[in-house]
Amino acid sequence: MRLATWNVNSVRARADRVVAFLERSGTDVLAIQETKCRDDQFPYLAFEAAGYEVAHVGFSQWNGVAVISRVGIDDVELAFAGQPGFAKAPAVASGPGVDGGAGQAPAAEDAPDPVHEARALGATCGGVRVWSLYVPNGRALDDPHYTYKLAWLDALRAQATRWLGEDPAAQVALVGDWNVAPLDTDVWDMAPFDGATHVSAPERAAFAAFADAGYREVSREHLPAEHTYTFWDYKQLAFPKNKGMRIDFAWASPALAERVTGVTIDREERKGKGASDHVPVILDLDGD
DNA sequence: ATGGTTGAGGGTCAA
Repeated sequence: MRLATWNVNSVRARADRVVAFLERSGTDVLAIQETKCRDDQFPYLAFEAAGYEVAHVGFSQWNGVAVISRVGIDDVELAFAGQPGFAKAPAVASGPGVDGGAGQAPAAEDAPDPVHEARALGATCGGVRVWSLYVPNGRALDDPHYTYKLAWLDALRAQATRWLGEDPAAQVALVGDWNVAPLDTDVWDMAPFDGATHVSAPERAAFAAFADAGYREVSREHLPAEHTYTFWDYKQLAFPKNKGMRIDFAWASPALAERVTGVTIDREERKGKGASDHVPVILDLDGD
């Protein structure tokens, strides 16, 4: 079986390209991120015509994740248990002569309700529990989205720990855009990332915690070469200059990791007109 | 060169 993950950066802008990838690569199950559409806008027909079923969750032009499968798609979950929503940091008292006021909790009635975002979808395909994951970007170290990102990763790790606890033999794939570059060699140059997200110690710790939970990041096991990227920004000729980042990964439960016979990063998908800024990461699994 | 690229929506915002 062939299982892949790809941040497609709008499934409507690239439906033909995604279908072509499925057919060319022989992918059975594809987890996509950043569909950038609501459910009612998803181009289901293009995938169904190619013989695939789709499970999608999307609420707006932001985020959106899906699993696309030709080996069945069951027990769909549109979020993981305990998945945090985004809430702005509590308002901080400020004004002339007021220095911060950090730590003062707002009145409870002033706290906004967290907004649930379409960033995780789970489905069982061909015996594998596949989670398509779009980890929050974080934006900046002092941004509320950064706190959200860390909380989101921690909550996912806690849930992933429970899944393995309930069934140590479970075949679980946690795949997607993690928005973390775990190693300095996962970016073209660390200098531009001084004080930036994606490379900070807390983000890297939150990512590495999945190993402590018993999972194996199988893409690096099979593709250990440094400066092997999965994303290149659209701006400033990043792809021709190979100024990329490795931020798309596949954490596999032990039983699934044992089945992985090879991993491919399809760099060709970054080429040509109409490319996403990410490329697919493809896992080959032995057996059905 | 004080910008550089996409996508969605029609507001700029997000990445």
